[in-house]
Amino acid sequence: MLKRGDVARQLDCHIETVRYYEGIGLIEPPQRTQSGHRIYGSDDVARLRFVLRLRDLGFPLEDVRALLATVKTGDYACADIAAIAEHQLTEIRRKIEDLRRLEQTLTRMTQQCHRGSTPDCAIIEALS
Amino acid sequence: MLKRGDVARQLDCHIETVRYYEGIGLIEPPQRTQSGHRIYGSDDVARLRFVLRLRDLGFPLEDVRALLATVKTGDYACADIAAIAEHQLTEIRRKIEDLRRLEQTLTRMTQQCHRGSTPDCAIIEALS
DNA sequence: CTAAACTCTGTAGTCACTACAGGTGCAAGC
DNA sequence: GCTTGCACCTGTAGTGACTACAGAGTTTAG
Repeated sequence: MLKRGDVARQLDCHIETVRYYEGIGLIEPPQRTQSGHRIYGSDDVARLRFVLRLRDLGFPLEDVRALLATVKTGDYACADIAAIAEHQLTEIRRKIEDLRRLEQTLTRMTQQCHRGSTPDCAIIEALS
Repeated sequence: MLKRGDVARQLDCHIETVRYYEGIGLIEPPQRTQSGHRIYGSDDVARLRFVLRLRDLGFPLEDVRALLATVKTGDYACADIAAIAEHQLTEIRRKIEDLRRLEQTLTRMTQQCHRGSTPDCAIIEALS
């Protein structure tokens, strides 16, 4: 049986994140010792790992919550899950595109800079 | 002379953003009419445009604040500005890399999904 | 003149945490 | 048994960059 710090170490997440996810109902309140310390079983750890993986894939926690609810009922179609994942994929691709455009703009700007020691700067020019 | 809404329309930003930037000291408090309505001159608009451009390039507002302060003194080297811009460029490239990895992972996962109508889902498998 | 559109202020909410204060519990070394 | 120091408890406030709202006053078009 693990305490909060143990779980956080095992799953490599911040200890406060565990409490936070309990607070917003993403994971179930675990059992407690008589003195009130939380103790986590392997089911608790598995569910938290599931949440953290989705988080690391960039899913908003609301989507994670919805996915958890869907999976819990057992009454879902594989195609529904795929649709959610593909929506997330679209989002990620959009963000990559946005960032690539920024990269190009900034690259162009810094290339025009002669890096002198005077305040005569092509970057500032471009922004003004 | 423009009012807050005019400025927001002209620069295509949210009207509340203008007040917010004044509140956190990114732009100077503009003049006011007798009744207290803000009126913006072309200098005010130019400065706000400068801020918005940097924001749109992904710079944190604290960096924008620092850049504004530096430029204002006039006592800066072009090379310093280039260094800040290149740091931002590094950040953007790092984010692109992160997102690309996510994209690959998610793509792999969705490709393994046969999109059936049963709850037997490769995506959920992969996450559990 | 009136009604709609605009502006003013301050404050609360967003997301996903993170940090802190002030207290209790626990485990190990002496 | 005692003490030291860490881990844990709670609730709350802060982060960044806004956004939304309430309730008041102002300006402008018809």
